[in-house]
Amino acid sequence: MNANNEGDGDGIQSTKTSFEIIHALQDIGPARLSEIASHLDFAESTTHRHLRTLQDLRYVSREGERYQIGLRFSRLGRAAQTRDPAYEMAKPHIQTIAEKTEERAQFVAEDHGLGIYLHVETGDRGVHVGFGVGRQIHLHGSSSGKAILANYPREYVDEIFDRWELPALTENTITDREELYEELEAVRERGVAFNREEHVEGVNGTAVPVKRDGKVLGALAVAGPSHRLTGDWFEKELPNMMLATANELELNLTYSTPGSADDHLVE
Amino acid sequence: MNANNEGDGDGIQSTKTSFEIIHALQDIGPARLSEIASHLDFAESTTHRHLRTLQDLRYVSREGERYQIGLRFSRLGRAAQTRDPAYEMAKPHIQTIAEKTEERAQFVAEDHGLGIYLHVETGDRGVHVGFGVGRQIHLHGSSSGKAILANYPREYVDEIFDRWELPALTENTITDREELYEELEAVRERGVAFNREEHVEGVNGTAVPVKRDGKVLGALAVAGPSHRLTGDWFEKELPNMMLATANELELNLTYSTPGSADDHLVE
DNA sequence: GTATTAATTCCACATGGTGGAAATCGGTTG
DNA sequence: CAACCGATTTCCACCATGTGGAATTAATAC
Repeated sequence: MNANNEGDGDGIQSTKTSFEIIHALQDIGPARLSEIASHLDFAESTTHRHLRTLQDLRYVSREGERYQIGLRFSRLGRAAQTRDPAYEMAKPHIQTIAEKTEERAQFVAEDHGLGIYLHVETGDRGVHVGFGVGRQIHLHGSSSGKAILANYPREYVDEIFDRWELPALTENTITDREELYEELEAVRERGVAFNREEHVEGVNGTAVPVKRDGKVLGALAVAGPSHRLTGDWFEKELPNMMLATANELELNLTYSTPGSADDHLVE
Repeated sequence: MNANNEGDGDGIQSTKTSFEIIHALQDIGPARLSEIASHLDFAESTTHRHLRTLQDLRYVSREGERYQIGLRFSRLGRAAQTRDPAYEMAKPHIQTIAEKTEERAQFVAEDHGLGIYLHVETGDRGVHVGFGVGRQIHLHGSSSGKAILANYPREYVDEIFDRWELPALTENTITDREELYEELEAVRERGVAFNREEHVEGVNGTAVPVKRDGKVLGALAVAGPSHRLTGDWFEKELPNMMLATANELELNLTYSTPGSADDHLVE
């Protein structure tokens, strides 16, 4: 909830540098020291020291003379995906939706003003867009995002819009604040959000929020080719099915014990 | 392949500190500044600065006054799990095995001398031990680990044993080097590894290596209650089924295009 | 209102991160 | 076998910047 206008000047420099290197590895894949250093325009000695540190931590490993992301990150990724047990409880519902609809079903949560795919189930017919688990998306251009934003206080929505702005992802993306506020108002009333090729050309979507004692946890969403997601199926039946699923999930959430055990072994 | 006896003295201190804080959050869950600081015995001001830096990076977020792991880590976790496209290709085979056997099936890869669960499919009857995706295990005490080690050069195996030692995980764990070398030799000949309650009491397992042009990528494994995994089923039929699956997977691997596209959006 | 507790900011000091230069390593070639 | 790369790794001196104690602010209870 802090406006947090990008602490660019302060913060711990070497931590940022280490993560820049990690991001470079994430982006360009296995790479040699010199590639990484020149890619980021860092001194090779500096890059080397960071890589060695990250290697000691097991967050970077090497295959011969190339550095790459360490598998240890899958542990942290998992920790993120399960930081709230509710996220895991959404998974079977996503699977059900994917089976029933034969379309791509997703569970999206918000963090730092972005949407993050926590579960993705691509039915046999489901569209294969390049958005897998862990992917981060702008909230204003997706059904899930709108379902979430619609349940946030206006001021927080504003912070998010300030921070990430409203880039046009396709020519249908709503990029006008006032228009978006109205859209969110409508979503709040209907309880359902739609996305008509606002995120990716040729892809429609619809989403419903998932709440736990009043607070939004994320959104269940379905995405598919715009030619298949049309008419009553898209506007009525699909949303109703999803509302029912969300409702069921919400019941699970309220009646489940909030505790969750986890053991520690090799860290 | 570097012996790398824990660079404890050198390395970039602040990067290590940042990750210590991240690990604390991973372990103790959402926590306040003062808890984290006292848990790690760091000054609060220092802890605060690291947390703010990590927050700027979106790797830490706050719920009210508690800090927690940021969902952004799921992206890195995903990057790790897909750093080799072969890992993903193993997934459907794991599902098949889980269905056929009705036991827990896993795909494990090695990094930094540890085994890491990359896919876990728990059949309906499958045992629920606390080892999910991302979990790190000692190689010497699991069937997957032994299947992998059996295909490594002796010197590398030694490095791993030196680094992680051979703790007794249960009273059945093989903790003697010579005995382990012999066991690995047998695994290499048979092409199959067994685990008879060496990792967890009451849990047996069997694993086969998965190779791509001669190099081990990981292992397919099945684990289940020791009373169910016995006799010919455990020692013959199950291994044969898994060998067949691994073989099929290996064929997929050799005849698939090594390239893989990935797009970049919000990072 | 005041007391209490925790989070945040400030600050002076010296730790330790930095990049250029030198040394080492691993191949390749004459 | 020696000379020569290209790349990685280590060294080193400078000073940027990370550090923890103390002061300040914020939040909440009394």
